[in-house]
Order: sequence, then C-alpha cells, then structure tokens
Amino acid sequence: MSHASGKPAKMLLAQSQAQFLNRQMNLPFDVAAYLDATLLATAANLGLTERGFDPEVRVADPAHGDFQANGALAFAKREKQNPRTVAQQLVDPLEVLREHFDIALAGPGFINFRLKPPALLGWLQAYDSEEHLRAGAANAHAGQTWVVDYSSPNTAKQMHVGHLRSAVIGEAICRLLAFTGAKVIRDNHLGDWGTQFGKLIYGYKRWVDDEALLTQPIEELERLYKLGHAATPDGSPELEEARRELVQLQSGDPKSLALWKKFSDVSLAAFEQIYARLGIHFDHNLGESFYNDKVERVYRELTAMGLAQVSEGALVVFHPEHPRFAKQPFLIRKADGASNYASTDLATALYRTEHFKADGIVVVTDFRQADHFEQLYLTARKWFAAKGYHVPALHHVTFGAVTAEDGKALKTRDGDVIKLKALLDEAEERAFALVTAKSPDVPEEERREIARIVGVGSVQYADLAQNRSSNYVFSWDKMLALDGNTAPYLLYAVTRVRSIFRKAGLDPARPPVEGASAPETPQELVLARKLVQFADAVKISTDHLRPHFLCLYLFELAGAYSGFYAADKVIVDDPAVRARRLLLCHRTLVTLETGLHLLGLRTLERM
RNA sequence: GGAUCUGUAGCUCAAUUGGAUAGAGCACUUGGCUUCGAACCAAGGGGUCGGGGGUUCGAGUCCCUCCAGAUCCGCCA
Repeated sequence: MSHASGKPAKMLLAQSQAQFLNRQMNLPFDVAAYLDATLLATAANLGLTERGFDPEVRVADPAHGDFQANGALAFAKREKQNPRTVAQQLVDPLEVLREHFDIALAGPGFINFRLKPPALLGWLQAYDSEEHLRAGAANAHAGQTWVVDYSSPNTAKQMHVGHLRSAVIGEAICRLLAFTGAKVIRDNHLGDWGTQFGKLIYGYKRWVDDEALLTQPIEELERLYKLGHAATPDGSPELEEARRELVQLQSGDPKSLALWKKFSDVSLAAFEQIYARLGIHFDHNLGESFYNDKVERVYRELTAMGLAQVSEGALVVFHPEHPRFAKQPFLIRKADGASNYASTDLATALYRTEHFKADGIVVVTDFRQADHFEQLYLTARKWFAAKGYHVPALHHVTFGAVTAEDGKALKTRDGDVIKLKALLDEAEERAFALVTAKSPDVPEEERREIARIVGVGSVQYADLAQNRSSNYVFSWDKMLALDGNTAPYLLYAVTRVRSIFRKAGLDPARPPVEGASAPETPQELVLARKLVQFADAVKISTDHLRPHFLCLYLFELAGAYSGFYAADKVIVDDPAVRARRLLLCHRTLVTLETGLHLLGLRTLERM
C-alpha cells in the first residue's frame, strides 16, 4: 500500500468515526427508551441489574425536567440502601449523556434529565415528516400480526349510538398498532346468525315491501322483524312456524340461505355508508355464521383434553384454580346441542391464530362482556398450550356506557335509541351552523366539507379523549366547544399553522428552515419539549390500548403552540430566528396531523 | 347471595398503573386585537381524591371494611 493511498484511508477512517460520532449526536426517536437503555447499561457495569434494577424512566413534570428516572428508589428500598447514594452512583458515569442533557439529582433519589436546546433542535431536524415519525415508532410491533375485532353490529338492524364507541376506539387502536409496525387485520365480527332470523323470515314472507327494501333496506328489515316478533307470541302456532323457518335456515335450505344472504348483503351495504364517514374500512367481515361449521372441532378438542365436561346436559368449562370460574361455568354448548356465543368465539380465536397467524388479538366491546372474555381467554390459553398451538396475546378492550346528561340511556324524544346515522347527520348540521357563524365568507360548498370534518371529528374525538373505562356522557355542546380538549380546538390549531405558511407564500411541505438556531424563548422551549414527547404519547397509548393518552398529548401540544403563537411572531427579519420558528411551526403541523390521523380524524386547511 | 367496574373542584374529565406541591376545560373574576386567524392567549379564586382503617421512604393509585351507582353470574349476544 502506497504512502499516498494510506493517508486518504486514515482520513476515511477519521471521517467515518466522525460520522459515527455525528450519528451518536442525534438522539433517537424515543428519548425515554434511550435514557432507559443507557441507565440500564450503567447499572449493569455496577452489577445492579442482576439484582433486578429497573431504571423506570418516564416523562417528568416540566418543573423538574423532561424525563425522570425513579428506579433508584425502588431498588434502594429492596436492597436496604440509601436511594440517593444509588442514584449518585448511576449518575457519575453518565458523561456521554451530558452532551444532550442537564442531569440533576433531586428529592429522595430522583434523577432528572432536561434536554439542552441544541439537542432539542437536533431531534426536531431529524423527525421532519409523518413518514419519519412512523419510521421512528415502527420497531415496537415490527414483524407482528394483530387481529382487531371491533364495531361488530348485528345484521338486519341499524347501527345506533351504542355502536359508536367500539367503532371509534377500535379504529384508533388499529391505527396505533399499524403505526408502531404491526400488520393489522381489521375483522368485523358481525352478529349475523341466531334465533332472530326465524321471526324475520316469517315477517318477510308475509309483509315485505319490495320498494322500501330497495330504498331503505335496513329500516324495512327492522320493520319486518318487529312485525314478525309481534305476530309470534309465546305458545302460538305462529311461533312454531317461525321456528320451522329457523330450522330450515340452519339445516341449509337453499331458499332460506338465499334470503339470509340478502339480509346480510343489504345490511353490510348500509354499514359501509357509516364506516366511510368514520374513515373505517374492514379487511374481513367474518361474522358468527362463518364459524358455524367450526364449532364441532372446539367441542371435540376441549372434550378430548378433559377441559370441557357435560353438566346438566350442556357442555361447560370450569377453571378450578380461579376464584370465580371454579364455580361459574363457561357454557360452550347448549343442552339442546346448539352452539352459542362462547362456542363461536372459541372457534374465532382459533381461526385468527391458525389462519391469520395472529401474534395479538384485540376485541373491542363494552364492559358488560368482561366476564365472558375472561373465561374465553382462560379457556383458549389452556386449549392452545395443550395442543401446541401458538398462543397469541389476547386483549379484551372494554369501554363504559354512553349516557345522556342525566346519566340515563341516550334516547330520542320518542324514547327510541338514537341511530348512528342520525347522530352523524346532526353533528354535521351543528358544525355547519358553527362554521357559517365563524366564517361566513367561505363558500358554502367548502363550509359543507369543513362541517363534515369538524362534525364527525368532534364525535370521534369526544369519545376518544376520555379514558374508555368510564361511562361517557354525550353532550353536543361539549364536543363541539371551541376550547378545551376538543376536536375543533385541535383542528383550529392546525389551520392556524397552515395559515402562516399560506400568508407567507411558503410550501408547508418544504419550509425554509436551513440555518435555524436552537429554541430560545420560554414558549419556544415549551413547544419544542412537547414535540419531542410525541414518541412517549404514542408508546403509552399503544401499550395500554388507550387512545386518550394521545388525545391529551395533542391537546397539550396545541396549547403549547397557541402560547408560542401568541408570544413569538414567526415571520420576523432575523433569518435564524425566522427559520427556527418556521421549523417549530412545521413540526407542530406534522405532529398534530399525524396524531389526529392516528385517531381516525381528518384535518383541514382552513375552517 | 357471589363477583366485576365506577366514585377526584359547582359541572365534564385527567393523573403515563406506587413517585415530587392532584391537573385541564366549562362556569366565575380580570387583562390582552389598526400587528402571522381573538374558534386565541395571559392571570386569579375554587379539592378532607365517597367515609374509615392498614401496608412504606412515598398512596387518588395496593390491601381490608363500610356507603352509593352501574353491570355480570348455565342454556341471549
């Protein structure tokens, strides 16, 4: 090797080292996870990890820092050591972090980390688009397949307000899982099989109005079911006739099946109209009927392995180790030999595991089914493990009831359940009135479009913004309010950012941010810190399958932006200041829109 | 009868699941637009976290026990 070629080689080496160091200078997407890993490595060098040290890094109260590590406290307690000494031991070797963070010990042994302004700038420069945010978040569930079962209405009935939460929460969860790298399969587990079809066919054969069936199919089917139900009182010969219709259907009579298929098709077409407005599209509509021929295997395998037993003529599963389900049976086949909800749900869990190769299954229903799903999952885990099947993560995502402001069930003035279509229509009407009042100069066609996005988005957001465990009080005034943790407030923040770019004649997709200096004013710093926390918001929302964490984050981000907007003028003469403020505006826009899209909302140019 | 969930400011809700002085919005009081959208911002008052015990460095969060509401508990889904 010549002298001449040696020098460039050395230079190349130095260059690559510099590049490596340069890469090291950029913080990763999830700063909390980075701190956690660094502390864990430090603890390992000190020999603390084999004694179970966990750094416990989380986002901190801004008064203390950006992130805090609480692990020294729990560890010191267990090991009967002084927590401050443990924390000090951990902090001393952390020179590598001091480039980016101010580090301080506080209280009984908290370790506080505050990002330095240049580090904030570096992070914001790296994560500059929805695509890059997605790439940063995508390793959490990379390579995994998740089946999400939500919405799941009954065919031949209109969707009503009770169906809203499952659809909205389920879709947000799908998007969060997909954003964090999972392959998501959206499965609508329709209630498309059961005893009600006997009465429906009975009514259909006598009173169907073909005209109405074309124009208002589900309304007509509901009318026919009500007629059929009223005409077949208990003990009557008419009821016997309805039962014969059901037996014919279940035994596979082609004419009955064709009728049933027709009911399913018109129902699905009507559901699709609602789903389109909510931004939902299912990959599969595998309802209960799909599992009809798959329940025999459930009976056979569970009986063979001794998990299921016959009791009072029915096939049931007990869980002797469980305080409740040792006594409370899981009834998987009725005494008359018919399948039920439990039989088809077991078959469904198996199908999702075998056919879709699910690593995780999420079912989104209201809290009343909690017992059922606890028994279902207990049974499925034992069954799959015993047979050597893959055992996916099984989650039942529950939510509380929707009530009126008096705490009672939400009803129309006539006492009927409020239909989902009527609810969305009213949301759009109310939003239209609001937009017209606030922006009378916008052309009507655009106001209509704005009203669709604001109206439906408000309904979605109001549902998502609160912890799903509690009951949800439905209030038009609160969900369409312009301030507070609402869709209009967030959408308004988006339009304000866009307006700056529009007024300045700049492309919001490629803002001129070269030469941006690090954030400096109090409002810039608050906003920049909030932007970096997006990673944490996505993580906790996904980990807990609770979208309200993301909502709260977006609300705080919009608040930080509004504070910044009021305090710091963006279009100023100083090029470095203007560039950094444009950068903050742009990252706010990207983060707000990414977050709102994750929740299933659409965003606006102006409103 | 057994069990699960819920109970936080006048109202509607948070609190990253055991962390630092329990936070927002509405309502109320006050201040801020000839200046990038005031559908906004800034500031203020408002709490025995249903009651009572316990666990520990530390509890709205965990345990026990009452009170109130909702829900589930063998042939609906």
